[in-house]
Amino acid sequence: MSKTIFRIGDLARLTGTKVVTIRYYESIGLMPPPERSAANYRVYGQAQLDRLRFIRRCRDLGFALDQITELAALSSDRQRCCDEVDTLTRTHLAAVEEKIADLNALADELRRIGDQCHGGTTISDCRIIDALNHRP
Amino acid sequence: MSKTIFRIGDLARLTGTKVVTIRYYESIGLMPPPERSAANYRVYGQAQLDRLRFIRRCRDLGFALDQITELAALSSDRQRCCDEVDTLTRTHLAAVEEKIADLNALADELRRIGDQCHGGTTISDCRIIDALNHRP
DNA sequence: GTTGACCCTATAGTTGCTATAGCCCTTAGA
DNA sequence: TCTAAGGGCTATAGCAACTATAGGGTCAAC
Repeated sequence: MSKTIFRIGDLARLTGTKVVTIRYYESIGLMPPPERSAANYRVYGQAQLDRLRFIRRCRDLGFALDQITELAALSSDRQRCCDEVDTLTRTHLAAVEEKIADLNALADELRRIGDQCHGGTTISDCRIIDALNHRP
Repeated sequence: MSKTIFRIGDLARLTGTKVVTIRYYESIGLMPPPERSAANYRVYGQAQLDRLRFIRRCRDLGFALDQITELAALSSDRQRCCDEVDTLTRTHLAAVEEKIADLNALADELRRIGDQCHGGTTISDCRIIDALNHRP
């Protein structure tokens, strides 16, 4: 049985990642350096495709690259306790929830500011600029 | 009546901005280059303090620096129609709302993933890693 | 035999700062 | 009068997480 092999463009298409980004992941050690063809092209197998998918999934979930490095290390150490993964996920969730709260406050204020616009037509009586000039 | 004058450290304290950041704003043209003292120290007046406050307020509201440049230009052109400011604010609000929606979806998924953890104790049966390895 | 799609490396740019090095100026205390 | 602290100055490099560009090599089809 022959191994499926991919070139970098295949990986890019299959994962929705740009070619340059895959090379970037390699340069920072997030993707392992693949074997090379006679023409010095990168040659990947299924394992690397899986790894890239894992990375992209974590990125979609908002994990930072160094967190992903950690998650990947944890996930390949099958003896390791699940708690560490759990902690990482919870910490990240808390950060996301905080960001949502911040953005909600911000959106409220922008809506408030926007509602005041109907006062004037030129900047000299623009209430938005007023609002931007003074703390709430 | 004598003009109030500030040094860069005063502006920093009064606005909660780091000194280097103020110099950075000057370097990118967001703050105008101030006058200098005999010792080549930057010397600011009330107008520049106001300008910096405006910038920081906009930053707090999540506007990007180039949007702030635009807002500042609009706000100093008092003949200009308020509509442009209104549009900028609305566009920004829409972007913020979209980001909130994205983050909410993300938080939901992280919570879902986290809830699955109670299955195993080592990585080999960790459901979080499973969840990270497969699309929802 | 040449076109076009792909691949390679290396370097610089993006945003919004922050950090560092190495120096100068001012002021208060011993 | 000396000196040390606490400002200030410039210039350069670094951070995340890519993206863009230059300048070239490879390969299959027409």
